[in-house]
Amino acid sequence: MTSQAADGPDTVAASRRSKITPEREREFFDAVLEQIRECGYDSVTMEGVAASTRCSKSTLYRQWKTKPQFVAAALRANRRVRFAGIDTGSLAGDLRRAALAAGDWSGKDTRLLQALGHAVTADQELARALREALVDPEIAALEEMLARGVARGEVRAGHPALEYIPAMMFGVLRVRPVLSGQYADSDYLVRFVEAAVLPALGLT
Amino acid sequence: MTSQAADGPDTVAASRRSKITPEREREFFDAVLEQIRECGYDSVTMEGVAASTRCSKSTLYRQWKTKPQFVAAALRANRRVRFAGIDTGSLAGDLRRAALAAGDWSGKDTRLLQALGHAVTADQELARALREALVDPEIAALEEMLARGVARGEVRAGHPALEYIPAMMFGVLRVRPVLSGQYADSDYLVRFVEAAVLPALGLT
DNA sequence: GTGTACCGATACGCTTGAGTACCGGTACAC
DNA sequence: GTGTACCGGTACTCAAGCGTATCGGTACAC
Repeated sequence: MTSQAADGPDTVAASRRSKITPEREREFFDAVLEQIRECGYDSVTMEGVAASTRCSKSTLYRQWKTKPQFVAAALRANRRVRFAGIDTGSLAGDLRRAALAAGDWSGKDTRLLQALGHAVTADQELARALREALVDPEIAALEEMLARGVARGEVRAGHPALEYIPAMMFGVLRVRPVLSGQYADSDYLVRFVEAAVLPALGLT
Repeated sequence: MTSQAADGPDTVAASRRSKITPEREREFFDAVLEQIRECGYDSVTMEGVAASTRCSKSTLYRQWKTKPQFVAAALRANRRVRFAGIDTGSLAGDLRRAALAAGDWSGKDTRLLQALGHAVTADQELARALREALVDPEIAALEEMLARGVARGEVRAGHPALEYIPAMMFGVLRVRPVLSGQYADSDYLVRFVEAAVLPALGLT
């Protein structure tokens, strides 16, 4: 692959030519996100990221002006929909599949959200990046599932439980570690869907 | 009130006599918790707490060896069961009342949990204090409600949704700000109980 | 080959905050 | 009254981390 491939916005500024390949950039992003998960946002240091990727602090500061901007870029680059493309034909099936998929990412995503939890209230850009990367796409995907279920007539439009489903799914995901000390795995989430989410929607 | 009233454990060490009254101590604790809610654990400074309570850093360090120990003491002193003593005679009634009560504390408690979210993984004592203050008592109270409901025959023992109720309640509480930008108030929580929790339990 | 300019390394300035030391003032004990 | 010792204030040491500056090495362009 050529060296000038795929410079999107949010990555290296297109105007100045950098020798940082997209792969190298991803190493930086992966490193900083991993350190955030492990030590928390405040405890992550640019020096630590530089050391763990065997680059120099200068290199990082050449690409991103400040630490929050760097982290925000890493978050945005990490954006991806964990349960995109799920469409089993039934709402119950979709929700089960979503639970399954969510379980795979649960630990990493939850730790990241937890670690950024408060940093986000101080920096607007960070907050936006976090929502774009880890929250909004999932919510949108979930709501699409629900909308399809309504369209198919599985749940009547305006069912009171509908508006709470995303909060339930996300909520259980996030508080499991607080309550029981372990992250929500796929098995736990699928059982949750069957024991609570589907009954709440009247889908047995 | 006499000046030597009520020195529990977890407050000023009983062995050395301090002129800090319990009321004064509570001022310190309230101040540090409030600053944590506003700025996050890492950004809270002993100097800031001292300034806001018009005492000196020395005074704080005389009573508590380090910042985490100080915060842990504040948390433990703040322990109280938000929905203790609820017993309406029916599980549905209890859950509605719990939702009502939880809504009153939602903002403060959620911000505190959020702000301490990651500090807790670094300091065991802090983690224990947080659980003792904000998590365990609530869970216990909820489980007691559920147990009473089972004993009364409103829900059959072993109902699959039972084990998820605490996670649902706490989860929705905590993620509301992330999803919608506002804290879960009593109204939101009561409607959640009626739209999702009770149906999940088969209580209409 | 020659030059440009980017990379990595190191060293530095600067700020912030934890925790300590010291010093007068004063409240309470007796 | 006298003394003890605790409070509040200030000044300090020390460590850490952000962000900057500088400098050789080197890859790539031409």
